[in-house]
Amino acid sequence: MPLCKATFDKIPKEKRDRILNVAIKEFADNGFENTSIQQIAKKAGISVGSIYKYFENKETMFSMVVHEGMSSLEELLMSLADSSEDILVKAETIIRALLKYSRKNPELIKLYCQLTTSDKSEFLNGISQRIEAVSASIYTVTISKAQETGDVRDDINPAFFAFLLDNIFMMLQFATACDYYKERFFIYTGKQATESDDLIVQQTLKFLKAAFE
Amino acid sequence: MPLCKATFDKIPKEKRDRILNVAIKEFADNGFENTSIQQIAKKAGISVGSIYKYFENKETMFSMVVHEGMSSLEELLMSLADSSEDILVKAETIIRALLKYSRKNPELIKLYCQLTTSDKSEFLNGISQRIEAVSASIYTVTISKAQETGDVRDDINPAFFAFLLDNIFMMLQFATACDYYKERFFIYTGKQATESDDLIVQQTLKFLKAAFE
Amino acid sequence: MPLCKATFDKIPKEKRDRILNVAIKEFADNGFENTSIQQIAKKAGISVGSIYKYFENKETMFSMVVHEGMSSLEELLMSLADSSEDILVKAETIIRALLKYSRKNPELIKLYCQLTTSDKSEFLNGISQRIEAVSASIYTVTISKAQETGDVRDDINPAFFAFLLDNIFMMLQFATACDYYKERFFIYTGKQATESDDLIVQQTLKFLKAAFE
Amino acid sequence: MPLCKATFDKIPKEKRDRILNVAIKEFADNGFENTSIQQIAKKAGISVGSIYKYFENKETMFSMVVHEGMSSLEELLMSLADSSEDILVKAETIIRALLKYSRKNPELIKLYCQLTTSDKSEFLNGISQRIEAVSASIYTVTISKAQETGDVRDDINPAFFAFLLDNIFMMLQFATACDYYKERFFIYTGKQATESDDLIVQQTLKFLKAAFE
DNA sequence: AATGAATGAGCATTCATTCAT
DNA sequence: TATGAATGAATGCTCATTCAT
Repeated sequence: MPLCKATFDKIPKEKRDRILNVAIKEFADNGFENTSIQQIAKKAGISVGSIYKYFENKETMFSMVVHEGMSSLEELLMSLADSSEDILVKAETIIRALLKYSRKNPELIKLYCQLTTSDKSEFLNGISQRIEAVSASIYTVTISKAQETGDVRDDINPAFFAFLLDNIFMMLQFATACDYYKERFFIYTGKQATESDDLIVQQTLKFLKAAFE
Repeated sequence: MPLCKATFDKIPKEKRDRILNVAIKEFADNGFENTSIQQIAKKAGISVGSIYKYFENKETMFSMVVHEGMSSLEELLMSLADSSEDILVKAETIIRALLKYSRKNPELIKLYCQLTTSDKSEFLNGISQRIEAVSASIYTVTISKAQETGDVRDDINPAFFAFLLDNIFMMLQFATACDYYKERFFIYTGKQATESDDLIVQQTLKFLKAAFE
Repeated sequence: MPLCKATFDKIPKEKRDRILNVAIKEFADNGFENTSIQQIAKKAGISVGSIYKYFENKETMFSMVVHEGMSSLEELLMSLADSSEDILVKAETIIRALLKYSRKNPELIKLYCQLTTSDKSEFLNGISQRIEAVSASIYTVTISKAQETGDVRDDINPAFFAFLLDNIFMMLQFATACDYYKERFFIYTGKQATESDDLIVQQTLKFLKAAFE
Repeated sequence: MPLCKATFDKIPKEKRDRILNVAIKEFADNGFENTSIQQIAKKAGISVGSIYKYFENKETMFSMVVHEGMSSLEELLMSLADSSEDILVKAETIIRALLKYSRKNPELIKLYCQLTTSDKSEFLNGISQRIEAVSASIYTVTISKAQETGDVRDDINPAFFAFLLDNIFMMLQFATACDYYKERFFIYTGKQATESDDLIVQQTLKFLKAAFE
């Protein structure tokens, strides 16, 4: 069960990207229900019929779009996983990378956020399950290793700490890209913090450093 | 601009609660778009016409419902704010209370979660701002005070730490009530943790204790 | 599984009939697929939404319409069944009645004809099965009785002769109401016959008289 | 106005037949409206574009298909017309031939049946007129001749009797090939009759013999 | 000549909202 | 005040037809 029809893989990359980007933006901004196929078609400069030549239906188009968006996020995480530095250095690298990514691709983060309230069937065919599994594994393994080398204390549950860690990372991303979370961030910290990645990184690391060591 | 018409305040409390509870459940389970006024009317045993006698439109009804739900959460937070104990004891109290609340009122937590992707800005900048403001204030003040008494170290930004703290609290609640977050929690920690409040409390406190002291 | 919702039974008879008549005409003239709900709504002077308040969907609306039409035909047949006259007198009565009915309600006959090529599920929920069963029973019983009284010869299969008889009746009705069959009738007999019920009755009876006696 | 473009006459017979057979089957099984050009193209292993190179549009394609199907039926009738035997012997020959044909080519009979409810008048007044004219002429002439030789009684209208005769023939064919008429036949006579050509022939002849002589 | 991607009008159906009773 | 029938714009999706390659 592919997420798009063969036709979609054959069209010029430029057009393909245009369609996906329009769809990402629409779904991210309005959610699944408030996004209309006709709007996507119009904004992408193609016909409604074409969309149905490319995708089985609205739902699989959404899946495809989510898949694309999440793949990019997944890649980023994978690329960060390998570095074998100190856990806090690694944390800083990750935070900076995630924030940079959020600022650059707010639509993808919004889309991710939309996912959290979507009740599309079967956890979106496992797409979102996978990205969560990837981060879960990366963070848990990193913490476990750090426990072995003595960099992280022994009396904690690596999986649970990984979970808390990811929650913080996720929230920071939402806080820079999604309206509700942005507003909320602002209420807590005022304008300055919300715009200064340095402040965010510095304070978050302080929080984590203590928690881990 | 009131969230319900005068008529709604006049009807018997029993009926009022019935309507609000049905609406909360529907909006929480299906989201704003997938909830229909006719369904709410039918399940609440009243007519569609009545709903429009009570509320201006679907959007303000949603606002009202969110307002009601959030008020209950707000009250809980306020009640926890006063206790003047040690900050970590307080944290434990709060976590236990929030988890208990989530388990008991998953609908309200789901509703809260729905809010985060809703773009009904009229009240986004109203109701939800207030609840965030309340927790922001409580946590920030608590941390500031603890800094004064020396219970929390001096080199941190109270507002930002309050933000991180609340993120963790919010996520724990989502993780016990909302499908996506539940699944995600499970991926990280497996079945055992998701069902044991004690484990959650204990590990989370370890995380916080180190971070604060 | 009723063919219309309760709402439809509550509206004024005048309106009810108007809607059904428009629907009968549309379905009869254009067939199921070429009839659009929006057209029916417009021609009946009601809104599309109302149609869906009255009927579950297009298919059940069609069933209802067929049911209504066939009931009227069924009643006619039942009313003709009782008379205990000579079989040929009875045949004449029936032919005259059916022709009169066809001339007066060509839409219903057209609708019946549409049925014969419709592949709507389960033989249209048995609706059409019933009308066929009614005529089958009436004709077969009549022939059997006539065999007992010696009015019809003994060496024939009553059910099969009833079948041939009904075929002829049905064709005569189609030939007066449905375009294709009208044209065909004309090709065979020219203008005169197609318009003269007397000629049709007289010649058909000659045909039957010989066949039966 | 030819029913297909010149191109269609130039392609290899094998391909031509494949296309026509697929189209006949699709139109016969699903009716005009429920048959899609894309389906025909796919099942025939050609492109949609080709179909439009061969036929002006869906309607003329249908016409062509009907024409092909009816021609085959027409040929059969013509071949039966010449034999100069006794009228009842001829009738038996015809019935047996028509039944055999129906059992062998149910698609063509279904298609013929579809024609009766189609309102594509352009060709209704063309193709189908011709086949009806052919049988009308054959049957009428046969009866007239039989009247001259004294084989059929004098006091009947040959054209009208030919019409009744053809109705019976047509119905027998429909009763062996088309769902609605099959079901109806079964209701009248039960399983045995519907499957036994001998019984059908024998009883029908009894019916006709008396009517004619 | 053959292809099949592209088009867009058209259809069944839903649902927030109104209003006569 | 309460009702629920009526409305009609909007949506997802289909499919005959066209046309660039």
